[in-house]
Amino acid sequence: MISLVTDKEKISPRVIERLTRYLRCLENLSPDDYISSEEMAERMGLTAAQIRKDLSNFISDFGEGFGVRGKGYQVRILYSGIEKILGVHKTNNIIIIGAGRLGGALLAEPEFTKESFNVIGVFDVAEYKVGKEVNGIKIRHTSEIEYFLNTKDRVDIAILTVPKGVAQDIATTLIKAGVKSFLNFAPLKLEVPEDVVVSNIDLYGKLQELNYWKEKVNQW
Amino acid sequence: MISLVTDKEKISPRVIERLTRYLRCLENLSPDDYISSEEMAERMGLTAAQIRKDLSNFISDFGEGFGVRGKGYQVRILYSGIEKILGVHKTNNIIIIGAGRLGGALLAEPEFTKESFNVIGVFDVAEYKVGKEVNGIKIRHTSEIEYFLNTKDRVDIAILTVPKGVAQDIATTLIKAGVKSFLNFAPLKLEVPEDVVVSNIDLYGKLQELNYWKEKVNQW
DNA sequence: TAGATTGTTAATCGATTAACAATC
DNA sequence: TAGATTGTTAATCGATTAACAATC
Repeated sequence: MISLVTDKEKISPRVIERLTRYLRCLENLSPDDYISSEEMAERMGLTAAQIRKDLSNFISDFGEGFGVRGKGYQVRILYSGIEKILGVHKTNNIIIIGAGRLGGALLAEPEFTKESFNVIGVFDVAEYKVGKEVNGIKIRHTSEIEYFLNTKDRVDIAILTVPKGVAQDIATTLIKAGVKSFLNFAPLKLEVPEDVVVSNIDLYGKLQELNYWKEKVNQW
Repeated sequence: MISLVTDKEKISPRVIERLTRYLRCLENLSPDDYISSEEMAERMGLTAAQIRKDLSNFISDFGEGFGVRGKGYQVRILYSGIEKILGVHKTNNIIIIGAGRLGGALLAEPEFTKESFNVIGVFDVAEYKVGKEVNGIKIRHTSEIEYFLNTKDRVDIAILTVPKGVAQDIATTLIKAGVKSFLNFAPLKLEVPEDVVVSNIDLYGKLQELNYWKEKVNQW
């Protein structure tokens, strides 16, 4: 199979973030249609040059660029190409630690039920939750995590929606059991070995940022 | 009162995002202690130069920079200074639209109960939820939003945790009623007038990004 | 073929880092 | 005073934009 990256150049996080936004832009369009970088730029509030530059970092399964000169990008090809780059064309197994808080909400999100991400386990410390089901998945006690990881399918991503105070301990346990990537909602920097990836979402922080911008709009 | 911004220079979103992280770093430290940019950088995985540069964009209430040459930054002064820059030293009123999904979870988050953000209303379309309480706040029907906005306190931020399909309509209604800023969890670009600020959180997108990085780690 | 739009190179812009004089 | 660390300027690095030759 042809590699999706043209060369050994590192792709910047900015580019990857925009790829996910390109998917959002494309998902409502007819797969057979062509869309120009100009049209996409218009819809997304970006420049056409940036979109073309971003996409030029990769090559399609068919060997060359995603676009067709004079026509634009075919929605189907671009969409599935980006899915492949992101690795979301295949199923990725997820566990959620912390069923009470955000965890439960995430499980209920239709987006999270999409084919590419498959929640295979939910854990919590609260005894009264253990045994109950959320969206068809039984909540297990946190102490079972290690056993679970050793006996079940590969876990690709662990989502941490636990209180700040226990996040580091739980992460450490999971890493010992072989988990290599985390989506962390606890507002602290997890200390992890360098072969482990952590992506942080600080909801309260986002709210604080927005609070700054709302005061500044139209001030300049 | 002395302005917190030294001049008319625009502050970049990157800087503001880091300010919220500086708060996380500081909140566990003794207010009377001093911390150097070097120490902060170490804890956060940044460079000391960047922290000093970021902070040099602003001046404290006492007229000059936040730091003391030879000593560092006093935790108390820096923390409350950043709070003031972000406008989170005062109470900001929030409404949440969409009680079922993320909305309920956010309400339950202890972080969101902090003094600076005060949830004054929760709305949903589902009749069976209307009238119930989440965290002491009565859920109202979406159709009451306009009336609510006209009769209640000023609403500083609206959090949208509604399905993609209705997000734009609801946002438009809210804007007509005077809401000027949104934290939007629906995965689409809201069309808003230029005096309205929108901050987007795409949780599924974040998961997709992480999925890319987990495959790439240690590859270079 | 003529028109349109990509892929790519070069120019610009902005953000990070390094270095150091100012000063506590 | 000597040591430490800020605040700031200049140098570097990286990301965005502009421009255009390639080509469908």
